[in-house]
Amino acid sequence: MRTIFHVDMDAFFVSVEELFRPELKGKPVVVGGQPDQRGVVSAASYAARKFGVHSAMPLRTAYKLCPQAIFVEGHPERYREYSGRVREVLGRYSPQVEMASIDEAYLDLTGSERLLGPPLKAAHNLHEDIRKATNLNCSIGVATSRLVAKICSDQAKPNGVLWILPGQEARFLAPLEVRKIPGVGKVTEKSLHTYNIRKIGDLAKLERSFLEAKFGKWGLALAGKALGHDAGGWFDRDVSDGDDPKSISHERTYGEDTRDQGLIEATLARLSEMVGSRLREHHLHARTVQLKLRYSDFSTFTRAHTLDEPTQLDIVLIEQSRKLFRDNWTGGPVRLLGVQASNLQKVEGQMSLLEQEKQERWRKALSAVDQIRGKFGAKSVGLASAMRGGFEERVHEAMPQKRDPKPKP
DNA sequence: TCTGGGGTCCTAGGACCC
DNA sequence: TCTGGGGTCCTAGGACCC
Repeated sequence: MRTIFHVDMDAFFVSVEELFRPELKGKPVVVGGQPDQRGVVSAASYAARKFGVHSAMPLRTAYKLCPQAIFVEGHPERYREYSGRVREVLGRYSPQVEMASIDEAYLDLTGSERLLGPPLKAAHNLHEDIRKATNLNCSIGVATSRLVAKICSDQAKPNGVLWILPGQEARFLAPLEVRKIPGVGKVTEKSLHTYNIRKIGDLAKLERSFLEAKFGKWGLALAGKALGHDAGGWFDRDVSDGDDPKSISHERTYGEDTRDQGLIEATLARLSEMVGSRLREHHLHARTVQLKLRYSDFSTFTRAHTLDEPTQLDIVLIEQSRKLFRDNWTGGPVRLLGVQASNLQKVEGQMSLLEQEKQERWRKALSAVDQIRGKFGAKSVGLASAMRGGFEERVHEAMPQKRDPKPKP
């Protein structure tokens, strides 16, 4: 029998903001940006939630519901730092800690009673230690599966601890809405409702064969989940230290849609560089490069290409994403661009000679671009990045000054 | 309600190979 | 030259999570 903890920070982003600006405490606060920006709510304080504001809601909508709310951009570095402090405390309780996101984690405390005491005692101590280390509140769920521990911490919010005794899982889950099951979103909920399945208990009563017939593999997983089992998918794994990522991506939504190809290709170059830099950070090479394109009507397309040789070079990512763009762009106004690297492999040993040479050529090209940027000033950034396209040809066109004997003042 | 950015997992079809 | 079945890889899209 396993003992799993799920630790979930309460209103994490908002609470960190309050640490730095105590005057925000108790007020309606929305993290995510200004209300006139394109974007959605990342986090809302409990005071803001009373007005119906919740995460993933467009900022403009949040403003309509609660114009007096204080809108803040947020500080990702601070969130990462506090997440790290929490991680450190968790490590004192178990060697098996898995950060599921920046503000939640699973711990496996199976067999640690002699060391840490009974589960509820350990949970309260952990809760207190996190508060001491961060001045932040969290909620903790304790159960025999990840799934139940997760639902538990949600039920315990805010600032609570909840332990479901072994054997009581199904009884605890039965009265809850099916939507409480992680993985059941709007679409699955709606389709369950058409069969009049509303509570997790309704789900638990059904024949597995019925669910399999209606929902396939997912139906079988649901049948298990209704009883509190980590049946299938992401939950059905041991609690382990973070594996290597399966994909790395960056995307950007423009403040205003654009058809300016120079701007678009400059954006692709920047996104590709960000992806490349994270690949190198993780010592990973990618074989597949994917472009994501969203038009003003929100229609969204992805186009991928798999390389013969895995890469972590910016130039390769840039060339591939640009080719995918040129081959597929309708010419319509673009709202969002994204570059994703997947099919990732751990780098073994040194870069090949060929790759080192390519990297070096690229470094030189970039420093040339930086010089041009210097000459043309800040406004040339887009132009310079766009030139990374057919770089060599266009550098000639763009560099008549090189023949100018007198340097600019 | 005019809809971010970073991820994971699953499905389904086609190419290709044996 | 009227044709099966399975395995694997690749691509595109979608549901979902924080």
